[in-house]
Amino acid sequence: MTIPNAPIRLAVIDSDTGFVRVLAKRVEAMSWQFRSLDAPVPPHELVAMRLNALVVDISLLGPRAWEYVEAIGEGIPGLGLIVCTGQSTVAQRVRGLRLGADDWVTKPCHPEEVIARVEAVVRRRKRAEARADRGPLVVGELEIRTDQFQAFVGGQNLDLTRREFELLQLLAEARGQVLQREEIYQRVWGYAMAHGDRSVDVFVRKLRQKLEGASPGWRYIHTHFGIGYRFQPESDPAEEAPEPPADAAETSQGDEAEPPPATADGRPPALRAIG
Amino acid sequence: MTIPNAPIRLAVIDSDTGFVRVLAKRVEAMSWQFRSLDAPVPPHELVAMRLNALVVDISLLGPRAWEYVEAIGEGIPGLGLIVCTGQSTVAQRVRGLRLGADDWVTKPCHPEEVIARVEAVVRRRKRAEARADRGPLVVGELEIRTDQFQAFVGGQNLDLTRREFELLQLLAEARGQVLQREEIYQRVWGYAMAHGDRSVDVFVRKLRQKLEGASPGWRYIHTHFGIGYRFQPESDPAEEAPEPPADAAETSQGDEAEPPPATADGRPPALRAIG
DNA sequence: CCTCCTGTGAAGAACCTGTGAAACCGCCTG
DNA sequence: CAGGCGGTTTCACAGGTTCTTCACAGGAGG
Repeated sequence: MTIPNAPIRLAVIDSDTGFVRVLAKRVEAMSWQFRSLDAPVPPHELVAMRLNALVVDISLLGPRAWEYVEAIGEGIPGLGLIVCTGQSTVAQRVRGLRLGADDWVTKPCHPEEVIARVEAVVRRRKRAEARADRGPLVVGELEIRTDQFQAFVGGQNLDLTRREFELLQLLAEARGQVLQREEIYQRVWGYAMAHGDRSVDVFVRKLRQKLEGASPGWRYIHTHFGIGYRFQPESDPAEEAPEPPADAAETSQGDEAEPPPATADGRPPALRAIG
Repeated sequence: MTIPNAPIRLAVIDSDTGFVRVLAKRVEAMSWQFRSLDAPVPPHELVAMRLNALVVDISLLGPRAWEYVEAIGEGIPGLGLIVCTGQSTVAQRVRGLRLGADDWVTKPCHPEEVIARVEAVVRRRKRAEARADRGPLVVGELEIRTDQFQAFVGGQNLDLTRREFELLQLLAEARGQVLQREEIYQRVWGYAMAHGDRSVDVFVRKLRQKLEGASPGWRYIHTHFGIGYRFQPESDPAEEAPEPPADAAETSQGDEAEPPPATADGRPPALRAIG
């Protein structure tokens, strides 16, 4: 039950270069997207940056600070605003928070805490838009749609069951890497595979059947004797050499992909399994 | 999924009676609903209170404080959690925020600031839920009016109860996407679904019943075995082919919305994460 | 040629969803 | 305070689907 976290897009408006630098370093280590801005960037430009959060030292904003905070709060509801500034009175903090700031941190402060607060601010929002927006995965003639828990070929539904879909998704996301049975089982079923369990094989067969039925002339799942399986779409020249694979659409990985064998367990990107 | 301008429901867990009293007074003056609790109220009871936010002094929670914070963060995503406690280290604050706290205030603190922070937390959360609210949604023969908390067919009220309406709205807004039971439950009921809970199914049946009654010949909610449900109006040719769906009103998505194939979908940027 | 591993098909077990109805609950009324 | 009400939850069962397990056949490796 882990939530793969997409990178947060964060910007900072602060003249304290030391602070900004440290923050930037930590933040980039977490592979967030980071940007340091000079003074009051007008709201409409902030919108264009598609930020998740903005950390700002309002002492730089001069007299129009409140106006700015309010503009952001009302105009960019998707942006979390964390004010990080020196000494302030309770009244100022209350005002800032009422006007739209999501948090207010007093300097000096530890960058790690600022980051944690940014995360907290962004968290709930994220959860709300956590919809399965990830673009569909297109490989060969196949289109895997996570938002539908289904795969299609030329618009035709493959009617995969839940397990079948999860297996296909796992294999496809491994992008040509060989996956061991144990690992496959562990990640799709969620627990360790019992010795001698043939479930994975059985499901591979079912998948192959449905894939063959909808996309004849292509082979997607390859067996690696004694190891496990590898997913890689290959159009079979013998069958029919139809579509000049001119697609190469977004996620297409056409024929050859990686240097074949690959060490069994260079683990691919994390995956989920619904339990 | 919450009533627009409903008063905030706040609870406090703190042994500092003076602080609690002052807070209570201020809060009630704003006509929020307030409640003071004794020590670690188990999460499931908090759920029953339908709170918007909880202020807690974790020094009262003893050694299981972190566990408690985490349980609330994961189990009751609709509840804003503000930790308000005495001296603490950066590490503690970071940990608390990472585990799910939405804010962390250090005592001594001014009640007014605590209130402002509660507001900020609740605001952020409501905003996340309240997206694309307004604007009636017209799909198939159905018209969903968020401003009325009701759905209509040809002007005839479906008489949906609150839960029924929320469920329908959630499904309809997902626009053809398959939603998992757990996610549906989480977003309509506001907290994690217990294993084996059939509430979602029961409400789907009620909805189907009312929809069928008012708009026979159409099917709106589709079941995805082992996953959940998908909303997509489909007129059943066999039944009756009545009104030429001349509607096409603002948000209409007619029959097929974005059947399988389709080139991805022009969705906003957004990052993803799964439930 | 022998052994271990994978592909198949089928049957029964396990799991899901649709339903109808009863148990609950908070609230209003008599 | 009992009783009625509308709405929400919980139950239990029927009917389908999907998953697991098995036994056997065909290959791959050595």
